[in-house]
Amino acid sequence: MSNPSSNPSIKDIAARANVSTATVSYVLNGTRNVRPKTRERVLAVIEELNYKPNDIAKSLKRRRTDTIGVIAEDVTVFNTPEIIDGINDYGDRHDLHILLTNLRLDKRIGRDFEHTDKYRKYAASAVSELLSKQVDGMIYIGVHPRDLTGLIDSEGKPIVYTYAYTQNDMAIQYNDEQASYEAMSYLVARGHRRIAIISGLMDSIPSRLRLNGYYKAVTEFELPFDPVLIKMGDWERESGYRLTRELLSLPAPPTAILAMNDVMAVGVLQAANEAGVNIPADLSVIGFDNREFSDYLSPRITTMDLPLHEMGYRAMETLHEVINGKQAWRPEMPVCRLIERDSVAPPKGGKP
Amino acid sequence: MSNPSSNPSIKDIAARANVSTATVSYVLNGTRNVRPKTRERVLAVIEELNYKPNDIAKSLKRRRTDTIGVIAEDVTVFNTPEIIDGINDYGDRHDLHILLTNLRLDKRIGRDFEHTDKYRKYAASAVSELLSKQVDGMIYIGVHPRDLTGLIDSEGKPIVYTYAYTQNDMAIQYNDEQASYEAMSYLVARGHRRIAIISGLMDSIPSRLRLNGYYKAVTEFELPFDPVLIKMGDWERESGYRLTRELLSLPAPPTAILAMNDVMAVGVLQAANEAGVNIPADLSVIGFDNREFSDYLSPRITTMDLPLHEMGYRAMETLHEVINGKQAWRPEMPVCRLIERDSVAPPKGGKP
DNA sequence: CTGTTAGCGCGTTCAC
DNA sequence: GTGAACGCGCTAACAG
Repeated sequence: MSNPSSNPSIKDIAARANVSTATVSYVLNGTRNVRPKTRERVLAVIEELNYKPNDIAKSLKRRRTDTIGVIAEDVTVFNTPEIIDGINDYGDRHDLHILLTNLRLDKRIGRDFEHTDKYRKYAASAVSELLSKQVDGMIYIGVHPRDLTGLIDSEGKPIVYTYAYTQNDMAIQYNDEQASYEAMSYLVARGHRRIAIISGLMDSIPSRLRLNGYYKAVTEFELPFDPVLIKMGDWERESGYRLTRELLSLPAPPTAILAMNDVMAVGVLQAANEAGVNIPADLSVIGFDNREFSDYLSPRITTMDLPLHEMGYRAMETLHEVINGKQAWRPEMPVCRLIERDSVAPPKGGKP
Repeated sequence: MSNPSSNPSIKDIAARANVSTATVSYVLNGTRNVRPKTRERVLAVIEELNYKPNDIAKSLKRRRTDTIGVIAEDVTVFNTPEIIDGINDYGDRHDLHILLTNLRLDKRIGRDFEHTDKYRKYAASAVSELLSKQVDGMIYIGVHPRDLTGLIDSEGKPIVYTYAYTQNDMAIQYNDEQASYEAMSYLVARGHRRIAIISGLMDSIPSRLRLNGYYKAVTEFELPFDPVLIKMGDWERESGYRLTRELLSLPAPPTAILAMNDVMAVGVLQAANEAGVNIPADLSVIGFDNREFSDYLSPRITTMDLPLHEMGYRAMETLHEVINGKQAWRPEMPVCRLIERDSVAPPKGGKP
């Protein structure tokens, strides 16, 4: 016995079962036929000693760790846990493990994405550590969809981005344009034609894509196009509040507002409330993100659910296939789906 | 050169710098003095070849991975990301890595904690995998504080629980009793004496401890003790709603309500709103958890913030010290702190 | 077909 | 400053 005090090794098993370590290995992995009797004996000893193979040694030899490095820009941001959950879902089914790196971006440098220098340093050291740990690949989870081209060098290891992208790497992104188009269709189907939109910051990709979906709906459904119905917010509640006040004071206010996130939708509710405008009777509201609290407000907000779990799952799946040499990169994007709640009703005087 | 196509190994560095691999290792780790000139040469080659040590090989020899296995019962539950963030915070400062396991309990078996059989299987396989990966220790993050004694066998590896505990292992728990006592003190200081409490499920530890804090405050501040002011909820909004209606219809309704979580506080607001009771003018409310949405409601809810980040940090710190042989187990519990917002005011006719 | 021997993967560290 | 054994499991080559 090599060392009775520490965990038993394959040698201990071999000795106790009167076989070579090779035989034990073959039994363990089914890599070759072993006579049933021998196999039984080996398995009995493994059981008896509660032997667990050392994955570190195994990985060293196999040059593969079955471990994926996940770089999260910030795990405390709402999108990240669900994405990680999706990654775990796939990982569980395929015996893949997760080495988690949390850049803690929100706490360390906030949302000022221009701090490229500092950011690059954090990211580089995260990648470097994961590479040292010999991960088989990496998944990068952003806090906000944006172009990260040139910021990260994965040094040849496969990497998949989600909730962020680069011009050269694989990325799993949901379909923003479809989402806002679908929200618009939903409102139009209920008789709305004068629909306002409160966007996020305009340097953000989702803002632009969702605006595209809005325009597309305006065109296809031949809605009256009025620039005053398009408001630029900043994702924060206060902007939803302020812009809704502006919209409500218009000579011809909208009958519905599409807010690009649930946080701004809170501001919409507040402004409407203060103005004595009833939601949904006088004004319909749709949010985005399906944040937990959107179900706790009065009225409960109808909102677009982001396919976060699916994004994580697909990112992991894509990475896994690339690692295994199947270049199964598919272009279809996960889609958002509308969660119908109580903040939308037909407009007054509209069709039923 | 052993293999020009794959990553350079210590051998490649040694060969190119005309030294032995031992010397390279000494340079890398500062384990021994190396003549400056030699050291320079080695460092230059390392730079030139962009050499990164293989942590897998290193771990195999050192019998230590500097990796901690984190077992989260469910990463999508609100407490978990912040706890993980705290773990990362400490880990970053001490070069510790995180191998994340997500039991996905909520999605797989829900909140029925009695499914012990299934649960035990998931937990055991998680531990087993982490052990195979040779983690130096483990942190267990529960979804709800409860006694897990006997459910998990860490097979001798150090393990620290947080947001859960066992009778034999180290656990980092926040101080529930102090928290509700402090919330009560805050209300009393503002003149409230008739204070109701809406608890969570009574088979839950936090419910009982917080009730203790309530009783302690009632006794110490000599508040009128009236059992009808003590309501048993179930953590869900509907129970907050229903029980508040009951409280408001009392002959002598309370002037303040302490809800054991923010979700039930939403129900309190709703019931008060329907009854035409103004918060905080007619009724004060304090919640628990400092959920993000508590700041989005009208009025913004005053609530107890849970020291989640600190719990993660302390769990990691404790584990690290145990691994290093410093049995630095401290009994002090992280404390909650009150977030003052707009849902508390002096009672009508109370002192200013 | 079954079993064994021995070298390897890569970095660490003791003895010289 | 170096040689070589070592940590542990895998697997090619070989023997029966």
